[in-house]
Amino acid sequence: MGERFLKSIRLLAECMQGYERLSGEYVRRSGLTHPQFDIIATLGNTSGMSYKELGDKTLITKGTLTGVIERLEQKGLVERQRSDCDKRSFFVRLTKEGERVFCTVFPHVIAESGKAFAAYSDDDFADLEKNLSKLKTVIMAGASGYPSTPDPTKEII
Amino acid sequence: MGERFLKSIRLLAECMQGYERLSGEYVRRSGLTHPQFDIIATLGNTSGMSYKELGDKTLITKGTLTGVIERLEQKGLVERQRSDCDKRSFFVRLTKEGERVFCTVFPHVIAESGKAFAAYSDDDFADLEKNLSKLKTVIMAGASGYPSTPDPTKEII
DNA sequence: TATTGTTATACTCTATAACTATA
DNA sequence: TATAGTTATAGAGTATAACAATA
Repeated sequence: MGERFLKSIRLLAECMQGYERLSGEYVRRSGLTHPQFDIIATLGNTSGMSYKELGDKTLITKGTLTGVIERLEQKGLVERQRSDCDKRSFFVRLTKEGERVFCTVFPHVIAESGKAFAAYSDDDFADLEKNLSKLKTVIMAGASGYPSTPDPTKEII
Repeated sequence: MGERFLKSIRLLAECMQGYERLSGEYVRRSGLTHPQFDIIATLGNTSGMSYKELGDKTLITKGTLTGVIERLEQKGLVERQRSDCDKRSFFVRLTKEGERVFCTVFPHVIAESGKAFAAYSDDDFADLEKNLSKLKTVIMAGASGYPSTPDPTKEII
């Protein structure tokens, strides 16, 4: 049990946990749950995507997704449209109101949580990015069988 | 919206998501939910701690914690004991069975997910740890003041 | 046959807040 | 007063699996 990577994973988890604490307050204040915010953030700055894609990008399974999207639809933040090419599939996208929420809430979350990084230099960022990219690579390789392609649509988070 | 730290946060989230995918299967297979596994992992290799400490280390709020611990107690994995010095407080620790689960399930999760790190050198780890430690520091500094009362003047939307 | 999304079940987690008992 | 943990409520997320429509 002296596996060295455990320390890194523990740090990783602590960082993520800390960040969620930092941003969680603002997410909740927007009236969205974490999964809902996740969907909004994933759909933001895209032209929309299918349930399948959404599920792949957020760890939310299809059964759950139906409910989450339903609630977002009731709030008028997303809309669904049958896909033309594949009639089994739906296309989900943000509504105008959804875009507004994305464009107002998201930067708020960002701005507040970004204050913590005031002391970070360009080099600090470069170093961190390099390390995290490498980490992501090995983790994604390990999690094979899952969509290993990076999602260029979700550049914002 | 060009905030540089977003890239790091996004990488952080992707790493964590990837790792959860990697380990999630083994966690579920052990019959534990994620929060439950979180508790077991937090209590592992310690002599126990209070609800307060557990809540601080896991993002689980006290109201929820009561239920999670209750279920773990029913499964015979943890036990509670009134603290002597502070009679409001409970001490939670793993039972023998809890230790067994920690020592069998945890390394299993570990072993499987650890394979991904086969290519990591000592220097790679050192570098990653250094960067994550720094990141943790600024994030935790930013998240200070928690749990605190939200400032109602800061309403979003 | 395989895949997309729905539905159903049963449970767990979550936020919130009022409550108790200690401190 | 303040803190540790409980209880209550209402809602949301989760795993799982059977199902329909489409591919």
